[in-house]
Amino acid sequence: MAQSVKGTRDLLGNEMKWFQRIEDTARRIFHRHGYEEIRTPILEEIDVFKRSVGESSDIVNKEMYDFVDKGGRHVVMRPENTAGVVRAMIQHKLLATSDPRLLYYIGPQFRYERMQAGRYRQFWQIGAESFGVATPESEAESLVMLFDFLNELGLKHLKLSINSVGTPESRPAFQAAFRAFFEARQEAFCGDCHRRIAQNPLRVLDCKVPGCQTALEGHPRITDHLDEASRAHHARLKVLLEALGVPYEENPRLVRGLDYYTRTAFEVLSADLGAQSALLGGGRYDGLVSHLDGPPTPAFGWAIGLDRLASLMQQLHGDAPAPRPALLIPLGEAAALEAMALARKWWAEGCAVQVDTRGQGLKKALQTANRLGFARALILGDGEREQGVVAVKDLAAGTQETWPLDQVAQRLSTV
RNA sequence: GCGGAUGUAGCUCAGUUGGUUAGAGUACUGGAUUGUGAUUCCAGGUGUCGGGGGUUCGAGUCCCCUCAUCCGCCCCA
Repeated sequence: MAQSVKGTRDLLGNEMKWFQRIEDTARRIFHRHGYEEIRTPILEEIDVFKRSVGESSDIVNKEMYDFVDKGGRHVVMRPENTAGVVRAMIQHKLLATSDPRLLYYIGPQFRYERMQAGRYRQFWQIGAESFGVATPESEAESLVMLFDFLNELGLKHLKLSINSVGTPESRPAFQAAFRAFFEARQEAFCGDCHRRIAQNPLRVLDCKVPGCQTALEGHPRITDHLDEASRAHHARLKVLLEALGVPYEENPRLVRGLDYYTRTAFEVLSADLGAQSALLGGGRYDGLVSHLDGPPTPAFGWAIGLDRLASLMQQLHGDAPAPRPALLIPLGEAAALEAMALARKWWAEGCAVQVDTRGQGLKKALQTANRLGFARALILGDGEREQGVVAVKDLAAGTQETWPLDQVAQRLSTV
């Protein structure tokens, strides 16, 4: 039997309904904040990611879903969407002015990685990017929209965790201080951390080994080695978040993996997720656009995994609401034709109603209606047709009443 | 890329140191009820026991390979 490709899956039933609910909510909230949707190709030239993510990263080395196409082009199925959005902005010269650009995307992403629960080779992300504004105010705006979105989905127990990772100019001073701290107690750190201290020192800060976290007690803080502008930026963001009622906490060990990140980095944690509590992450990436040969442009953004979010919704709220208002059941050929005509009229009036086209008799039709979760069955037989009415059975209560045909549309939509 | 575990009906799961012709609940189909469902009663498909190979008189069971899923590590834009 044919099977979906490893790491990919079909979205159907209840999970698909949650995806729809989440996407609809995102679009509604984002639009009222002035964000516009952008869709970029799934395929990008490999350089887009090599130059944005960095050659040394594991993403480039082993996690990219890449191949050579029939024209000999080395292409990648995008592992994330930010680089593609930035590429598009540059290509279409949309960053040529200093005007702000607010964009969001919803789409599939690909990573060629080992399967685990909630981690797929094709997964879905929703993200928002803000280009052209370097202020803490723009970050607060983006974060407020994010929390509006999450709150609208009914997610509680959320915690915003923030830090500043400084700038390329201020980072060396911190790294020197941190290396000295590390070397003074290097025997306490794990093997991975010894590798990290050479390759990507900041990564030592979020090592998951308990011994390393203990050894990090009293470590130098990035926020103590910031340049004056970054320090003011960070302080201002905290003032804004407090004034706007966005609960946050400072996490001096929160870092980002890539060099182009600057200043603000954040994650949102959910107490409902257990140990793997990170729901999403983001931050400021003032260096990325120029990295990709665009005009120097400040940017801030975040992305959230739709698969994990849908799973969280299922866990918190159970099955997605799936209204099946009414099934129209005609009895006999003449009634079947009339039912189709009636349904067309009701559809035109905005009613949600389905027609049973199987012609298998009332008993089976009611069984089907009950199994599929319809609220009502509308029975149209010879007796009803003669009187110009329909028998309406409430499948939950078991009660039945008679509605005149010309009142059906109104009564269906009002109840 | 590294380490560990699990694959039996559509779904949730039993199955004895290898032994007759493979099970339960639920779901499904037909009938008691040809215009009244979800509750009852009866009758029944419930399956190449992931796939391939090997050992054996005999493999759901033991061995090897492979595929899929799950857990941990690495990593996480």
